Amino acid sequence: MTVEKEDLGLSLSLSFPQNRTSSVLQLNLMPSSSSSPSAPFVTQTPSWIDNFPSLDRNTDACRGEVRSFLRGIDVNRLPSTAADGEEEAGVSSPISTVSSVSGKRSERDQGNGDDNENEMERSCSRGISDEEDGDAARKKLRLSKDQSAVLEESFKEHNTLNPKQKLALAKRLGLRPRQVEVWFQNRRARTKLKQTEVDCEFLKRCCENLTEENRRLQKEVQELRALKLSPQFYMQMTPPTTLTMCPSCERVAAPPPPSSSGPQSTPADRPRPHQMGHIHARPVPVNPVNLWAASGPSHTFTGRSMIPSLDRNSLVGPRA
DNA sequence: AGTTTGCGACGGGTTACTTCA
DNA sequence: ATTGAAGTAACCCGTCGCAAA
Repeated sequence: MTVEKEDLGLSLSLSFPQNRTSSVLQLNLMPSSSSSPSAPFVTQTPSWIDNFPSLDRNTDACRGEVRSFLRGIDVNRLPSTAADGEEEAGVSSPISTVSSVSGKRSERDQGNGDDNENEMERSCSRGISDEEDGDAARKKLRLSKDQSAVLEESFKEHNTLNPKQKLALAKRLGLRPRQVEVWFQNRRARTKLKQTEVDCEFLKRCCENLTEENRRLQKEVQELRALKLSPQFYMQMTPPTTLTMCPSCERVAAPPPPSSSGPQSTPADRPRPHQMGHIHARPVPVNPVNLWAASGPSHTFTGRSMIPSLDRNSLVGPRA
């Protein structure tokens, strides 16, 4: 059974878990003003894009697939032993973590088995400190699929690790703690990049919609101006100043009755339009923009707050 | 054979916290 | 008890370089 890399992670950026308290990772690449490096990164605040249900939301089916895949893995066993058999050519292992200094891995793995075993003893059984491998050239490895899957699974639970978790995971996977640490750092970076791409796409769509709306409104204004120049229409039009707003209660007030004397024509059981009392001396013209902003869309472009990714401090969540 | 892509690894910078004079 | 410098740890970011596609 193979685990596609899309299943393992980066598609997460498009998934929007409904249950925010679940243990499943919820991406938090965007805003979180509180950032403490020593606080465990346990809870995840959702991305602001979570508020846009119209965006495509993938299911978590891939996670289930990964979990079912993981059930078949004994993660406590050191990978890449002879029993593992390197079932897939080119898939590396903790052995190759050390042995992949140079040359092609497949050739090395098939080449000198004794050397590999020695390397494994040196690297896995006692571990390799960062100082020990510092003198060698930069080592390149590919984590095995099993290792990647376990790391992904762990990342879904918490995208940062405390030292204890890091050590446990490293021991479980036969990796150095530094490798686990680097993997998580890179994984966070990749997730953030993916989320940024999603956010950019969303903002692009917002921009397109607003441009279209602006175009439509401009056209409407032009039409209204043309109509206003028509005398017949103008005579029949109600002056816009009759639409007023009560400045205290901010309700739209009805125009004054044509005659101040005589009983109100509005029946008592019918809701009357709000009329300004005598206290309100001056009607306030209704500004449709203000009305829109006050009661309108739940997400308005208010600069920084609308584009949290531009705020560097808000990019990082609580740190471990 | 050359190019592109994915990703593990690293160095440098930042921030928060601790220790100590 | 307070304070500021030094040390440390954890993280992010940009980048490198290898291996696979």
